[in-house]
Amino acid sequence: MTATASSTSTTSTASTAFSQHDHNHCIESAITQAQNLCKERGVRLTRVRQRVLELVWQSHQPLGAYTLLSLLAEEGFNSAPPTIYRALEFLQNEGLIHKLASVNAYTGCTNPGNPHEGHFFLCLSCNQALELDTTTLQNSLQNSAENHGFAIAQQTIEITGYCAQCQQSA
Amino acid sequence: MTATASSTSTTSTASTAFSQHDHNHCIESAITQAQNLCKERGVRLTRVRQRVLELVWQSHQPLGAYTLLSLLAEEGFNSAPPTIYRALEFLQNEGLIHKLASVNAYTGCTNPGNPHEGHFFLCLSCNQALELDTTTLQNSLQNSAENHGFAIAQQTIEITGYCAQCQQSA
DNA sequence: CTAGGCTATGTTACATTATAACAACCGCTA
DNA sequence: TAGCGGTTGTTATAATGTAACATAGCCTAG
Repeated sequence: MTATASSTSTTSTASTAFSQHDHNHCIESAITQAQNLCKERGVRLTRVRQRVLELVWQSHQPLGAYTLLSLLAEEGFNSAPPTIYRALEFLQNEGLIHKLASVNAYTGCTNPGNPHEGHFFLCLSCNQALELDTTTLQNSLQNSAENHGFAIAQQTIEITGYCAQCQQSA
Repeated sequence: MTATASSTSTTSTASTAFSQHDHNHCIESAITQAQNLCKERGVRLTRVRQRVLELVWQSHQPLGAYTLLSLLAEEGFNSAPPTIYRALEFLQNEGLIHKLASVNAYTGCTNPGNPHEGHFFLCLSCNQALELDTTTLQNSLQNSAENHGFAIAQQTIEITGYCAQCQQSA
């Protein structure tokens, strides 16, 4: 499985999203933030939902629905597809995760609470996803939309290629 | 079926991609251009391949693989999935169509021969797709990529929302 | 002009991703 | 504590996409 990388070094730094940092901190803080947001909004971050969010965050790569489902199953959760799709739908609606349509996979949102669209760089070599916060990109998109009288609802921006690390290795 | 819109008015103008124009001209010119490109490149635009390209162009909305497949079947072509997926793969490789990953559908490329990535506005109301040629967007993406040492391979940019026409109707 | 190699297509089977529909359960509040 | 709304369980199936191998068609070298 691809979701176990962080469990091999539970305290120290781990490689993720194209740079070094303590990923456990990321996970914890993502969960805390999610709990707070859900409380504020009066929606329930149930066991399954929270566990899916954790699994998504633990992985250094976006995970597919069925991968997540089998991880859940290993832990004794229900293993029928609706289980995972419902959880993913909830998390997407609350802006806690993003779906990467070009690879049918899901990844944690690095800035929930600040509703926004996901813009990603996906490395074809290590499969990691980097979520961008590109105001410039946003602006030029907005300009282009206005020129066409188009009212933007949702954005899917997924750029594949090779991250700096993988370019050096090769 | 969604692919018959243009056949109802075979000569005059038809509404498409957010504006009025003679769509039959688009189709013809797209096919001619495709034929020339394929000849230049020494690849074969076979009957199925060309027919799929025509069907994609005839539709005012991006079409799914199985929709295309059943249209082919009506015309006596083989109706097994590999038929359509092979044709779509070929057309994508030659840059003659784009896949819209966020909706699992395919649309004709408005500028083949000039290899580029598809940037789209997808209208949630009329389901039409407008392919953009946004140099600015391209540049800000490129800048952002360079800042991260990221080497871009492929881009998936699909913006959903509401086109000018549909906003007025509503 | 034909043998053989390459590309394209036919065919069967299956893998992967996602949803519909209804029943059972659970937690909160009136 | 009854009941209501939201959540989960369960079964079945839809929608999308591929693997693998057999057959057919096209082109060129000899």
